[in-house]
Amino acid sequence: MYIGEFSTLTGTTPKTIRFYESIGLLPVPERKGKYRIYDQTYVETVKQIKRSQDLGFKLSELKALMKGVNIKYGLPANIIIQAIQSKRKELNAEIERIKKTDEQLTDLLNEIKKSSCHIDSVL
Amino acid sequence: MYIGEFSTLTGTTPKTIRFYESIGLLPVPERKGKYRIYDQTYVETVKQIKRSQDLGFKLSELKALMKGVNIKYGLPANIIIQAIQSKRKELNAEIERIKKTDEQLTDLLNEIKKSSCHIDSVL
DNA sequence: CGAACAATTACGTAGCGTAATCGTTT
DNA sequence: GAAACGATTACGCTACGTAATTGTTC
Repeated sequence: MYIGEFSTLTGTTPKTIRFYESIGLLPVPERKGKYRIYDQTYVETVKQIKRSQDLGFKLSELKALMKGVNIKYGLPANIIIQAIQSKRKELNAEIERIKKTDEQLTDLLNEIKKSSCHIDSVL
Repeated sequence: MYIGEFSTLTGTTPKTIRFYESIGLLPVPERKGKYRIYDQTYVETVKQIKRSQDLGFKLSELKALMKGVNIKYGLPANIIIQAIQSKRKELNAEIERIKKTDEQLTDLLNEIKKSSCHIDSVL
C-alpha cells in the first residue's frame, strides 16, 4: 500500500509518517517507482507511538527508548515500567508548577481587587 | 544607553530585546549611528512582560492585551482582572488534563506489572 | 588603534499543519 | 489522457539561545 492508506490505518497523516521517517523513528521504506510502499509491519508500531505521545512521551524520548530494540516487537517490560515511572514524576512536577502559578495569579487578583483605584501595572 | 545595559536592567538579554522589538512588543528605538539607544522609559515595561510570562501569559497574548494601550502606563485594572481569570481557567484545565494522563499511566503500570511475562508493546 | 560591544543572518528547538508546485500511478 | 494520489520544498508556530561574521563606538 501507499502512504495514504498506511497513514489512515495508523490514525495519522502522510505528513506524520514522512516526519517519523525523517527523524529516524520509522525505517526508510522501499519504493515502487517514486512512491513509498508499506505493508502491515509497522502499523501497530505507529499506533503505539501515537498512544505514547498521548501519555506525554516526546518523540525524542521514544527514539531513545527504542534505540537498539527491534521496534517490531515493542519494548521490554522493564524499560517501559521505568519510563512510565519517570514520566509520572515529570507530570506531577508539572502539576506543582502550575499550581504555584495559579496561586500567584490568585494573590495578584486579590491585590488588584483591593486597590483597583490606581492604574499601576501589575502584570 | 545601549542595548546591553538596557537588557541587563530589565533582566533580559540583547537578543530578547531585539526579539520583542521584532514582534512589535516594544517600539522601534532611535539609534545613535547604528546602535539602538534606550533610556529608562521601557525598563519597567520589559520587567512586566517577563513577570507576565512567568504567570503563563504568551507574548502574543500580551500583545493582544496591550493593543491600543499606552504601555508606558500599564494596563487598566479591569483588563488585567479578566486576563487573570481566563488564564486561571486555562491553568486548571491543564492540570486536569495532566491528572488524567497520570491516571492512565498508573493504570498502564499496573497492567504491565500484573502481566509482565509477555513482551507485547503496551506503550 | 584596540577592546568591548552591537548588528545582522541563519540555524536549532517540537511536531507536524498548510500550502504550493510538480511529478506519478492507474 | 485525466483523476487521484504522492513527492518535495518551504514557511508557520513559541521564544528566544547560540554561533558566526562583520561592523561600530569610544
